Amino acid sequence: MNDIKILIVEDEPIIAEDIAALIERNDFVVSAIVYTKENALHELQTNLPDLVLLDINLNGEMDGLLIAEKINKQFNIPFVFITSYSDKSTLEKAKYTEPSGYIVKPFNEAGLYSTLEIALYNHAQKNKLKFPPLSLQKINKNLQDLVSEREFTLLELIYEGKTNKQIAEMLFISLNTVKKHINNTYLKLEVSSRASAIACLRRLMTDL
Amino acid sequence: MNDIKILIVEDEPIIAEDIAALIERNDFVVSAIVYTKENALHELQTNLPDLVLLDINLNGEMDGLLIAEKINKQFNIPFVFITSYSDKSTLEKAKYTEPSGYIVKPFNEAGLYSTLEIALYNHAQKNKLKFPPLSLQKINKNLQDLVSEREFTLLELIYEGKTNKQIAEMLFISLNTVKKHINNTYLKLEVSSRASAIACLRRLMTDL
DNA sequence: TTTAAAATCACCCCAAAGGGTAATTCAACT
DNA sequence: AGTTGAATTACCCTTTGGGGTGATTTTAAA
Repeated sequence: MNDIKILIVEDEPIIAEDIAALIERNDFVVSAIVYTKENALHELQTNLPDLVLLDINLNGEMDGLLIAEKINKQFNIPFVFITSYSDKSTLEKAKYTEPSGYIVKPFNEAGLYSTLEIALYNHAQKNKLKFPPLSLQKINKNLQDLVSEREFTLLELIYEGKTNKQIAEMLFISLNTVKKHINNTYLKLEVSSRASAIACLRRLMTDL
Repeated sequence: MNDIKILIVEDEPIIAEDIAALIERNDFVVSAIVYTKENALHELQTNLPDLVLLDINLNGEMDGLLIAEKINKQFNIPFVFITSYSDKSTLEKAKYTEPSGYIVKPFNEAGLYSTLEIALYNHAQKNKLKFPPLSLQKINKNLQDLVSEREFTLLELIYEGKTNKQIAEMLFISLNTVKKHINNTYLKLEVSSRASAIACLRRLMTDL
C-alpha cells in the first residue's frame, strides 16, 4: 500500500466529487471527502492522509484556516488550499499557515496535479532537514563577550544533555571548575539555566 | 526599497510581457526579462532577484531545469515554474528541483499571484527553519508509552528553555502539576533531566 | 452509566544547578 | 619582568529540579 491518500475538505459536494474524480484519475487515493471542520478534524485523527486539499470557506466560515493551523500544530502533513476566494485579505491570512500550495478556482487538471506532486515531494524533502551541529564561530558572531574554546567544549556537552558531574568526569576537571565555566558562559549568553542556554544556542545557530 | 524583484525567464516575448504586466499590476517589480539560459545566469549573478519565474522550455531545450539547479546550488531564492508542458515526465524532472510552485498554462491572474505570494513567504520561513519544530507525532512514533498532548505542551516549553515556575504561570496550573507532568514525561522518554530530555527530543525529531 | 485515562494538586526529601567571591596556576604577549 | 586572560579549584549559600506516593477532578471512551 504505497498509495498516496488525500483528504478532501470541501463543502460543495459537486465540486468535491469533481476533484475526487480528478485525483483518482491521477493515481492518488481519496481517503475521504468531508464537508465540515468537525468531520475534517475527526478524519485527521482517525485516518491520517498524506495530504489535505482544503477549501478555505466551509459553510460561510473560514474554517479551512483553522484546520490548516491544526494540521501545522498536530500533524506533519502537507496541505493545499483550493478556493474561489482569491482576494488579497484571504490570501494574506492563508499564506501565514504556510500552505504547500494555493489553487484558485477555476483550476485545470494539470495545474492541480502538478501542485499536488510538488507539495508531496517538497514536504518529504523538508522532513530531511536536520539539526546542524554547534559552531563556535556562529555563536560568537552575535556576542560581544566571546565564548572561549574550553567553554564551548562544555557547551557542547550541556547541549548533549550531560550533567555537571558527568562533564567533570569526562573532562577530568573538578566539579567546581565545571560550574565556574558554565556560570561564566551563562553571563556571556545572558541566560540562567541549562535549558535556556540550549534554546539560546539553537537561536544563535539559526539567525543569519 | 522593499520592492520584491522578480526575474522572468521566458522565451516567448508576448507571454513574457503578459506576465510582466500581471506582476506589476500586483505590486511586484520585474527585475528583468530574459529569453535564454545564458542571460538568465548572467542576470542572477549581477542583479539577484527575490524570486524567479522560470519557463522550463527555452528555445526547444529544457534549460529551465538547469537554471533551477543552478539557483539551488548557488542562490538562496525561490523559483516558480511556469510552463505549458504538463506531461508527467516533465513534471517528474521538475519536481526534483524542489520548485516553490508549478504553474500550468493557461493560468489565471489570481492563481499566479497567490502562488508567488506563498512561494515568497514559505521561502522566508524555510530559512528560519534549519531547526525543525517539535512534533508530537514524531516523538510518539518511536515510543512505546505515548506522550499526551498536555505533556507535549510542557515539553515544548522546556524546549524553549522555560523553568518550571514559568511554565506553571504560563499554563495557569500549579507548580506541583508541572513537576508531575514532567516527571511522567521523563519516564516515557527514559531521561532524567531537562537537558537530556531536550537532547532526546532532538534525536527523536531527526531519525525519520 | 460505568470505567479508564489524563490532568490536576499536595507534601516530602534530596540531589543538582545557579550565583558569588577569592585564589592559584599557566601560557602568551609587551 | 610584568601584565593579561583563560583555566583551574575551593567554599559558601540559595534556588531549582528530580523522584516518589497518593488523592481528587475532568474528560473520553466503552
